[in-house]
Amino acid sequence: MPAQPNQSLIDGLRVLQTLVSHGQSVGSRDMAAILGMEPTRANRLLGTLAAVGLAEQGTDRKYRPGPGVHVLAAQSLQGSHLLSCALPHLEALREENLAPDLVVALGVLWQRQVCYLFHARPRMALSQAIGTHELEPAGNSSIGVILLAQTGVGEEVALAEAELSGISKPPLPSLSESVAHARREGFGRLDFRQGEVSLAVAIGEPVIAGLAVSAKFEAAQIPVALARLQETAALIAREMARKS
Amino acid sequence: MPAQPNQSLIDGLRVLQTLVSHGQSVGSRDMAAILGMEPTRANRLLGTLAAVGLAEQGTDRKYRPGPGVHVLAAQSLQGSHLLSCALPHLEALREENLAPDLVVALGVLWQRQVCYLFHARPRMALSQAIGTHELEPAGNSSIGVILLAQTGVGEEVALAEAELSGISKPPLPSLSESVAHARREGFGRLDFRQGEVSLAVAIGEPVIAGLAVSAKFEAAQIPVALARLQETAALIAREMARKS
DNA sequence: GATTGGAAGTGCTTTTATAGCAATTTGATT
DNA sequence: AATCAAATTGCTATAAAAGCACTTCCAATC
Repeated sequence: MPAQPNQSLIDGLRVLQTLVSHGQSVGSRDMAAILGMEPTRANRLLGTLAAVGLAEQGTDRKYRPGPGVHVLAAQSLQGSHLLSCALPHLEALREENLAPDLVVALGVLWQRQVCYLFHARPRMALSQAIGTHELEPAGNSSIGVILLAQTGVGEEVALAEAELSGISKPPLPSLSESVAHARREGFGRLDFRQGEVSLAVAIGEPVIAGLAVSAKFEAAQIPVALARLQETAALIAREMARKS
Repeated sequence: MPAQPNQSLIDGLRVLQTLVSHGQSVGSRDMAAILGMEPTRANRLLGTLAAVGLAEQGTDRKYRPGPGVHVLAAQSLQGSHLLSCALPHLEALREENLAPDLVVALGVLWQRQVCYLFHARPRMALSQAIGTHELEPAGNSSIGVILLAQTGVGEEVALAEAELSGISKPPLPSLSESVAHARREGFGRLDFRQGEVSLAVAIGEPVIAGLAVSAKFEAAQIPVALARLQETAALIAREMARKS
């Protein structure tokens, strides 16, 4: 933490990240409530984002991402390198016969939610798998589990679990159990109701993202899939390191 | 412009956008010089970005994008929708036989530079075309030309032209001529030395991005390519509108 | 190893931008 | 037209930010 952090910038970035992740437009009072912020403050920060093009208002006066977000997307994609390093490997992973109806995903953790850069269902064209999947609570995603396991302190996991309890979803083991398992084993695993198993590994040291495959694996195929995941994660991490 | 814009947020965003677009790490004094900012200020804003994970320092103490940029990339990709709406259409465009050795590109304009979300050279895999192309001065790109034509006031064009004169590149017509032509005709066109022609149209109203194809076109094929570009831009714009 | 120089970072204090309260404006609903 | 709630603004006190001077750090040079 620097000697004099700039609080306006910190709070403004919180507003921006919430706005672009929200999935629907949001009023300034709602934004204030979401962030636990005094309403005038939220309104002023949103207005500032609008002034620079990162937000805009609809006829209902609610705020949504503005034209500057396309620029920010292009810039941060380039600054990040993650998607460009990972994509060829994700493609290769999909082309293997790890399991029928394989899902492949690449995601990052933000406030106990998984934000997917890539999420490809079976037979989905690559061009439809990029930046199209909605946010997921960390506890509903093996990527969330492995990322919480590697980055989350106890409070963060408890918070994620509390958030999960208000959401109607298929029953999963308790999040803290999943996280503990991931800490022991070094990978995330979630078993869904219809026999689907989702496996995730971390990318990078320190961890920057999670890579997952999901399918109805034969039991004997799970270690194979896991090994392949780990290999792919290592390739991506190496390529990322080379770009730095 | 709101009654009370937050100047710290505005300046912090400038620093962030410059950092993630820069392509190499940058010291705090250099950042100050680039942005015409007092050095302590730049240092403090960079330190703040580092505190929230959007920047990090290497052993040389220079700043580069930090792990939070992967999150920001994922979030802004989702908030933007542009790449996800455009990708299937870009893929379709590449699969047509508009010309041999066709380049297809999608870019946005930032400070008289084109930042590419997508830039595919001939025979390049889709997975290698996303977020991989470096920034280009607007005057070297037909996307830049059309975007300046539709958004740039006179000063902006003059600035872009001045910036271009310091860069060694193949000779092109003067930028203001290209921009004037684009304003008249409604599309951007640049003719390069080896007979390559680059054509670009704007996406959206108001314009949000530019779409270009580039090749050694037969003269008779140019209107065909242009019509196809315009169609594709309209499809993308319609899909973007549907998502709002 | 010691010295030098430049960059990053900090402490301090003044400055001013920001925050929050209260009032106004806006737009939808009845 | 009246009502209500959300967005926005004006005003002013204050706390955060800015900038100057100094300190720390690190790489290069001797």
